[in-house]
Amino acid sequence: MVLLPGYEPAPRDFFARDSLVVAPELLGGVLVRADADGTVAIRLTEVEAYGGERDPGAHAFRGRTARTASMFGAAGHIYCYFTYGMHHAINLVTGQVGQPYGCLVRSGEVLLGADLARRRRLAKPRVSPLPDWQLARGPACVAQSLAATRDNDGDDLFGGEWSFWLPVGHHALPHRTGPRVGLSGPSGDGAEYPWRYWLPGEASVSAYKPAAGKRAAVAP
DNA sequence: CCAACGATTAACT
DNA sequence: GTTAATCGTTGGT
Repeated sequence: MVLLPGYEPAPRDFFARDSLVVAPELLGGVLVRADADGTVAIRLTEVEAYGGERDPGAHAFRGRTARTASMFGAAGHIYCYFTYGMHHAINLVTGQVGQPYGCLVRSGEVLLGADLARRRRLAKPRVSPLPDWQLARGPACVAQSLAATRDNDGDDLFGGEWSFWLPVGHHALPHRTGPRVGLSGPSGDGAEYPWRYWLPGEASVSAYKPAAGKRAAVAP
């Protein structure tokens, strides 16, 4: 069976490197979940790199906690977290064991399972039918399309419901970089680093919003 | 124990 | 451009 013609499974070693190196190479790769409900495949168009203890913007910056434990484990696993009281987001864990590196999957193009992804997105009330290019536009939308929750934290990309594919002979595609989205706080929070990577011209790439919060904090 | 807030989204003025 | 929704995690008392 040729699930994805022209693609081959990424080796685990692909992930066992610095997140800054892996992130741009993830673009164009395909994240797949095949469970009892069906198969959804998403071609990544936008990711962000997080660098653990050296990175003030990373969840793992202040060391290991129960929430972030999976980021400290082996590469090629999933770190899935819950935030804003309602949303989940998926990271692909990179680096060596003990290095809490990861790449946040921000957006992608649904290659397989658009109907299933749409049903999952429609689980939340909404009006008009969702266009394909909006199914996985934004980290929480990616997680919804894949039905990922905290139950999937620590899941392996090899040998389970999940898999990750790269184009045969893959090399990093032409891409752009810029500040990561949603990091807020005084300077020193990591927002100044251009660690967001995306494929230009892709409809699924989320619109850039300058880091929320911090309106002019004028001194009294 | 408890208060503050977040790697967001959708809806609204 | 602004804001409600909604709750687990974190860090301080």
